[in-house]
Amino acid sequence: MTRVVKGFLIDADYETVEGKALIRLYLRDEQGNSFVTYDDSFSPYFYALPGDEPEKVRERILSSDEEGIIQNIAIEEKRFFGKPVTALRITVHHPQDVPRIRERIRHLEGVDAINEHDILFVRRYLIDRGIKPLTWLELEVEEEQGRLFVRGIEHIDGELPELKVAAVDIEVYNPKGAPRSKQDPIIMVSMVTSDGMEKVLTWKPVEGEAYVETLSNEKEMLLRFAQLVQEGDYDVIVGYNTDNFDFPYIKDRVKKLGISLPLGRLNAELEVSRRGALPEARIRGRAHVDLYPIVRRHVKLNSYVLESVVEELLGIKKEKIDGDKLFTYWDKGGENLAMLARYSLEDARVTLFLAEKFLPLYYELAVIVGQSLNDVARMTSGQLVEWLLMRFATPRGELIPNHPAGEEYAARASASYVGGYVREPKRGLVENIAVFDFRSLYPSIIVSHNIDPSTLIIGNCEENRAPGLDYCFSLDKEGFIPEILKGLIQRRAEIKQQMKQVDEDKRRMLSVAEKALKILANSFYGYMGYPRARWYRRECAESVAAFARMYIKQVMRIAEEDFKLEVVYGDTDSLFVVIPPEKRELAREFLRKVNASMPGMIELEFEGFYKRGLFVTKKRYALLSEEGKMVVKGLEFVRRDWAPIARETQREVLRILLEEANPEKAAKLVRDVIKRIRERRVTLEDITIYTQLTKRIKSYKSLEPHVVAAQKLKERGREVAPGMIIGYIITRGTKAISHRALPVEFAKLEDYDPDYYIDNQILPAIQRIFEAIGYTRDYLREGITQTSLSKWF
DNA sequence: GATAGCCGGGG
DNA sequence: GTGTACGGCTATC
Repeated sequence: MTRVVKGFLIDADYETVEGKALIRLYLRDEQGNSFVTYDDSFSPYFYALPGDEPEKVRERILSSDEEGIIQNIAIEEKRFFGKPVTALRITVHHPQDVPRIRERIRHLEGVDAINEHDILFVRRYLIDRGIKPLTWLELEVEEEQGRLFVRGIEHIDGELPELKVAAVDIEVYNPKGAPRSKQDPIIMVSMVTSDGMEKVLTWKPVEGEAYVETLSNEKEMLLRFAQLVQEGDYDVIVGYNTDNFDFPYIKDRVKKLGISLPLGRLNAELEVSRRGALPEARIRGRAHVDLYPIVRRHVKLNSYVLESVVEELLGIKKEKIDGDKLFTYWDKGGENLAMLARYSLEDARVTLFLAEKFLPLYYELAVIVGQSLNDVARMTSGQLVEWLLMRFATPRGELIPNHPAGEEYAARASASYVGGYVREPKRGLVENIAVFDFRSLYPSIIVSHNIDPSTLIIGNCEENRAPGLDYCFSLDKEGFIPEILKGLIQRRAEIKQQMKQVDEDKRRMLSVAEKALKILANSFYGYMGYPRARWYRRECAESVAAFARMYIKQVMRIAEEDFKLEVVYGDTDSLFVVIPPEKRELAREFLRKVNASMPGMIELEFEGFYKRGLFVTKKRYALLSEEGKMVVKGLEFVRRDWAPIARETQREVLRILLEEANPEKAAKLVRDVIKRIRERRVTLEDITIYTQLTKRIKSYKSLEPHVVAAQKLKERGREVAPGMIIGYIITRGTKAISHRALPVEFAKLEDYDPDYYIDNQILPAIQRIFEAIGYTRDYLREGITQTSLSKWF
């Protein structure tokens, strides 16, 4: 007896039953209850390419299978990079059978290659069944032994339900600096959830904090945590650096305590596995999303510590408890412990805010790419493109190419080609700048010129040829990649149209979908040039860049020759021209003329007018918008191992130049700073450089300044451990700079070396800027020599 | 200027 | 688990 149920797909995995893989789909129904269905109808398979004797090779493979691993071998007509091939589809009983037999088959006589032998079983299932996570499914199910077995499955339309999200953060006892999971217990677990729960679990009494629940010990605290996760039945668990820290640490403690911690649906244990150099935590049936790599992927910041991230992205100022001192809050107890609890709760709170900001984008990506939220949250843009391509390949009969291995990869990685065209900027200050850029230039080129591995013709060609290269792209048949990319671009355009006609709420949702499509579309060019890509083709990426150079140069020529506009800069898909306020209508005319000459979907757009710009070198410039906002590219000293005084001086110099166009005033500012440094009229904080000690002092090969400073801390009896941020100044002396680093704790104002701060901090930070406006380093320095001091002060 | 090696977040 | 990151920066030649 079958019946039909509706479910919203959250996650999928498989279990092994009697040697066979059984797919489990974790769903949520319309009432918000989670349930699981099982699918035993899908078997693992991969392909062997048999050259011209498929029948013979098929028999050879079957007779080599003494253990009876192979279920059957079917002969299929497929396409490989658009060309017809005969392939043997080898079906086995269990996913792990594939690695057991593939090497033997690969090396059998008559087998040219094996393909699709490394595609994870659940991902393959989602692709082959044409179903997508975070969408509604209609499932025909049959109940057997209390389990719902899937007999039919179909995608249906429906709104995204409110997913239940829990943000998690732990605090750890760390008397030796870096916590050691074998000795140091977890002292707090904080949870803040989308359904309004705010809780800090701990095992010491905390006064006056109602959200704190005190358990009898670490073990009881962890078990209570699992209980809360099960009761709330969260779809998504988020954290900050939880893949790398919180969950591996919890796992270690769970092992040490000899308990089991059922965090997943179906009471699955927390699992931690390795993913390259990094660990990855899996909570089955839910999505575990670590926001740290996601923030890194989407926002360029100088630091990704949670405090600076939430300040930058959410405008929330939040105190940081010094990691080294954390354990003392626990030891002291009382108000200190209450403070720690508040801090821990706040961490979980802001993590949930970050999730609210980023999860909608990843919900969209999961649906478009068609893989689970858990997996998509860990994919780079290249992987997103690849899984999207794989989903399209299968129903089109396209064989999925292999990842490169060994020499093939090395050859790809070392191959380079010419990228975007960057016009040498007109150095110095420039007034009245209009900026134009091409809308999605690279994706447009791929579609307009049908750039695809299957359409590529090398040498002896004329039609649709990449400028300056021996590569053409056949226009007879649309390529696989342009076809998919065109679909993305068209859907994005449709969504942008829809956005004009809907209310604010709907518009916000659509704008996230639009952004997801943009991210994917813009990743195709990089994908084709990415050495690990299955559909890698250097010639394609190279050709896209060549077409782009042609178009941007063409536009610059139109600006200069037809409109007599001065082009002061341009990079890849943008150009900066001088248009005085009284001639602004030229911008529109220029756009019209340019776009009339552009083929296909390639289109130049107006980006904005700027009052003033300062151009230093290629990719290093600053603009002042009409609203008075400073836009700085490539000049910012974003690293924390610059003294604050150097960063502040640079910023102030840029401000004076852009807002007041007064180089002399800026130069005077620099000389003032230099003078203050010489006369020691600065604070220690102004000149302190901070660098993190990331490992034990002994494991450093080269003695960097912060390592030397850490050594000195240790010599004077201070506790030094990996993870500490070392603050130091550079003192006078003749030894190498590194050896003159002194921990700021021991430093007095008379210790620092003015010449170091002037020559290695202040001047490098501003030198290039001044050179661009014709000032030499010496000119700036002159003011500080004895003879010329009187000249300036 | 190339290239090998290190590093991030978390406590 | 049909698996093994990555991109940016620094030191050093």
